Amino acid sequence: MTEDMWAAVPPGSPRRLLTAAVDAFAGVGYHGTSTRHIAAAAGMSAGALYVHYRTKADLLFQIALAVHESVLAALRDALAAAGGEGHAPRVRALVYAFAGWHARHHLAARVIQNELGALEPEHAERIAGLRRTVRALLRDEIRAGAAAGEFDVADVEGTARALASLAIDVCRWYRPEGPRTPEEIGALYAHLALRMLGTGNG
Amino acid sequence: MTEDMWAAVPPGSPRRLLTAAVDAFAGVGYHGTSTRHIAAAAGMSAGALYVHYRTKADLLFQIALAVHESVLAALRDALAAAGGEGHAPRVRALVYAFAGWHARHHLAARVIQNELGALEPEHAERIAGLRRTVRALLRDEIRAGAAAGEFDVADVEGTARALASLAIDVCRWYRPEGPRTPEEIGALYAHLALRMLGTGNG
DNA sequence: GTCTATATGCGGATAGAC
DNA sequence: GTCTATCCGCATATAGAC
Repeated sequence: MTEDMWAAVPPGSPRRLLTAAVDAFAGVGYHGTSTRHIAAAAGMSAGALYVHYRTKADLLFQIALAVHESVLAALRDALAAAGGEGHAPRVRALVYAFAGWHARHHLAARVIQNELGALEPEHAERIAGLRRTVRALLRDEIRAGAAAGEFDVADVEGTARALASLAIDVCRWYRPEGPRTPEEIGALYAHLALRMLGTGNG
Repeated sequence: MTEDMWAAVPPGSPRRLLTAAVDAFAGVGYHGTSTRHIAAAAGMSAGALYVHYRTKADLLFQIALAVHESVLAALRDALAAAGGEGHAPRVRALVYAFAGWHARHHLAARVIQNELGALEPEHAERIAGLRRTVRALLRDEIRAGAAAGEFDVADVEGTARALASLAIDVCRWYRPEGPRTPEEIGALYAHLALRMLGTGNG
């Protein structure tokens, strides 16, 4: 199901540079990372980087694009698999996929959560659109379940924000060597989410 | 109740530099901020900064200290006010205070959440201790309520982590011009927290 | 496509006058 | 305590050889 997040990036130097940049940005931030470091981690000289990416900012943008498309695909796959089984199972699938994705791809997720402000204005606008789409997916499911009387939610916007926030923040504290797998985290968070929505059977 | 977070910082230049640094770090990150910019925002030349702070890293450390002591004080005040009314009201008070604090002080909170990695090792250890104390406060309350049968929690550690994560992340999306006050966010999050704990009366 | 070398500017931090 | 001037290193990005 989850095909490689970097499938659209040409293998070889472009991809090695991109993944090296993800590691570096996740560790010390965009401004804390030098192009020299990225190039060295990808096994080449500083100058060679600019054959594949116009600027350091372009590198960040390419990461942001790939990452947001990956998370959108994961959410849509989850909804498609859930089908029309009712609102609770659909939200459960959404939160399970969303939280699990942020654990599995915690480094890439951390980059785009922490370094959005470093995007250049035109790049930022493109990314902001993708993010609105993600938030709308969650909010619309909650609104539909509340309208159907399946959820007990007084503040749909605020609760949707809280659910997204909770799942996204997984990428900031998750450690691969920790006690829980991404699937276990997804299951726990889906459970908590349904309780937050007042289904009573979370 | 919430006395000024910077009460321990001498007024005048030291405090102006500190608050200017908070604004700058929150906006473009620690590595994205120059000492020249901080000094200018505080109304002085670049060199004058070093009369009050040894290094840029020291500035970040002083911010981290003040901020963590402020949040600890807020949590302890909340617990003291809640008294022994039962576990649910105590957790409610804790989450209300924690989430509200992260809205009210979202800029300072963002700095210490995003830039912890920029602390120097010895500074980081000191701050890590304060953070453990905060997490323990929350976790112990949840554990006590679960042990008393007042909460229905299968995974105490994971749920405590989720609660803290949810409240902390407020500082990343909160905007003063948004539709909710810090108090409203605190109330919503306390409500959601009790539902997550399975009290049934959240 | 990769290398070495370099242009150019900005960063943190210090020195010394007032 | 603040200023101006400066040291020195590192960063992004480019040029030109291979």
